[in-house]
Amino acid sequence: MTEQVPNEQFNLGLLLFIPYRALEDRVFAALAKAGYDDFTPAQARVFQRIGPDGTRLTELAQAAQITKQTAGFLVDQLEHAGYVERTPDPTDARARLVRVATRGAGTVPVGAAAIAAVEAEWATHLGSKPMAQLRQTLSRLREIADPYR
Amino acid sequence: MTEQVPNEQFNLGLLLFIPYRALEDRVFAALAKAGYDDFTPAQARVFQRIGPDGTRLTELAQAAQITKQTAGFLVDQLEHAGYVERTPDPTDARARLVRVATRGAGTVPVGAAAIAAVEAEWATHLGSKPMAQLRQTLSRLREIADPYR
DNA sequence: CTACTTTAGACAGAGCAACTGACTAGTGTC
DNA sequence: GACACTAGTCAGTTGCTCTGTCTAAAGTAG
Repeated sequence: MTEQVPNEQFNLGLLLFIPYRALEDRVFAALAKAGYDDFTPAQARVFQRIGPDGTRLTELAQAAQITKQTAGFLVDQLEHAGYVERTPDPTDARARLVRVATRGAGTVPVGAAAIAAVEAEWATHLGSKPMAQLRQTLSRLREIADPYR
Repeated sequence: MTEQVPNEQFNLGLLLFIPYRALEDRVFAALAKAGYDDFTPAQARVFQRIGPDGTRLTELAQAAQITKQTAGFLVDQLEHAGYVERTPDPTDARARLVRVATRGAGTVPVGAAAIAAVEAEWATHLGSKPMAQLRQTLSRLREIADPYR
């Protein structure tokens, strides 16, 4: 399996996906090691989108690009495991705000540390300037590529 | 939902995932429009990894980071839909090579065109130099982040 | 060349994650 | 007050992925 083409061998999609997957795996492993092993990647992708003041189910679904039903299913599981809680939305009696609960809050520093460790490794490999450019470029890309925003 | 922090609001994982997802969606839509609407994202992720001379199931599974069983299941479906075919591996009677079949080959230019269109949009938004840097940086990142390689 | 170990892949069974469609209840508008 | 819209749930289905088990071929050691 020798490389015939230098950079173009992999399309951009794969090039974006590979480090994403690597990062996710690392964060997952770190959380599992810290005792947070009772949730799944799908649940984590929803959890990540919860804002500091709580977020409605419908908003979570839009942000994660899944249906309300799926989001509800995943939040049910997160709630059952103690990572999140549902509180009434004072501004709308139909809605409820999904908030990070005590157990969920415990995951945040662990996840952040794992991300920081991976980013540090990447910065070592790439150089700190290309690493900063990568982040900045991806942030700009989000402006046009994020259907939610 | 105002931005409080300029770039750091989203972690790198999300920043990688958002454009990946956007690109995948666009390619999917283009393929569906061209009549290739009878396959799923999971199948496409396996299909993408098939090399020009065919690839063994076990290799596909490793590359896509799924189990052999899952890869076999997805290849079954791709084979049934006419996108790939299985041929004996001349070097190992146990193994078979998964190859792109006629119908599968038809998807390649359509997918490539969709990717090129998205990349052109992104280059317009980012500037062509940052776009080239993005590709180069991601390629270098693959060197350490791709567990398969 | 025979016995053991490893590898390629298939089969069976189960759980999770996503979807569509139909529904209830609260909100907003005319 | 009637009607349209929105937040979320319930029911049912499909698809993806896993673990565990199995067969057959290949490689290795005696």
